[in-house]
Amino acid sequence: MTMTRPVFPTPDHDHGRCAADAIAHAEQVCRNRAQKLTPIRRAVLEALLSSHRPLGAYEVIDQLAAERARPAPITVYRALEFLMANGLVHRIESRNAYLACAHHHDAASMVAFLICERCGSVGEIVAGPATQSLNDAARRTGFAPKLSVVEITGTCAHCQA
Amino acid sequence: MTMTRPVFPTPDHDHGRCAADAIAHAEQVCRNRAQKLTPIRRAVLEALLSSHRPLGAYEVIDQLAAERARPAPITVYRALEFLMANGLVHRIESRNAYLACAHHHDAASMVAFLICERCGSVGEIVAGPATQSLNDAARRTGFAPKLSVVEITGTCAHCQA
DNA sequence: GCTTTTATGCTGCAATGCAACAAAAATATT
DNA sequence: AATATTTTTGTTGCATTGCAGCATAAAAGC
Ligand SMILES: [Zn+2]
Ligand SMILES: [Zn+2]
Ligand SMILES: [Zn+2]
Ligand SMILES: [Zn+2]
Repeated sequence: MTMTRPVFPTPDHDHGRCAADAIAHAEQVCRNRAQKLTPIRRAVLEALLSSHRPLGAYEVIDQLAAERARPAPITVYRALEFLMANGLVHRIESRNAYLACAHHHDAASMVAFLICERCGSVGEIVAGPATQSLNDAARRTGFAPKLSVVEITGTCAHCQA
Repeated sequence: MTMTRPVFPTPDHDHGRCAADAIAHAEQVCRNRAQKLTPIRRAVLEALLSSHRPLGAYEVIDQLAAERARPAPITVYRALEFLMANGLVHRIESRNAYLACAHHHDAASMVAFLICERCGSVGEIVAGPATQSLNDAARRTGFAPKLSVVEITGTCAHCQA
């Protein structure tokens, strides 16, 4: 399921719906793949879904600490690893931070992230022709691309106004 | 000066020449911009130029320690910051590592990195149409791109053979 | 029930990166 | 030249990110 629509979250969207959808999708994915969305994993995902801003691992810990016993770092890292392996969370390399995926694309598809430096929100462009042509350019040099990190920092449409 | 030629370093190229060129270029750049290529800064650049593999900051420290008094981490980080500000070194975000630029492009130009997971070498595609179309795709969503991180992991032409 | 697998907890630590202040060196000014 | 100013380097210490190794608990398979 590769969606091509580029999405930057608008400030006025129904984020409750947005987050609920993502949780439902996560449950679906785990069912399908015979994986377990345990309480901790779900809590980490929910923490990340509280906004469209990427959170550092220790920010996630702080958020969880508000509602339950403060988890050890390794606990959160393990949950993040699980969520990433199942395509539910992305790592933003240029920020050492983690972002809940608001789309329903499979784990392997190529994604470009748009990071707004004013509001901190992150949008995704999934499997667009631009990301494709990038891979093609690499291939033309004889390089066999496998995994891409594409992170574009700038200002989102809303923050320019 | 934006070169379009995509380059992945071949295993048989004259790397001595390659590194000497880069040093000469660095001296030129610093002269032009009235910046000082001090001994430490030069030594850090030379360490990075010892290969086309990105080095972690602490790997740089280890290399320098072989020839002079072991520098403190902050010393190396400051030199790296200087070299990056002047477009002589790139940071590879997905590796927390630093790469000497083997091209002569200005600091602001858009670059895509090709990272071979077998030999560790990194090539650069400078200001190609693919990177351009990526920015365009972002702009089409109303996003104003400013700085891009494009890092493609895979296997280089030589390592496939 | 018992075994095997999977997930969590706990302790400790490695790797990356930088802040704050002091000393030294280079540049500019009188 | 002597002094003031700016730039660079040294030193100490610490914050942040991330994970290894082993023990315990829970779940799944037999
Ligand atoms: Zn939302
Ligand atoms: Zn996504
Ligand atoms: Zn070379
Ligand atoms: Zn470069």
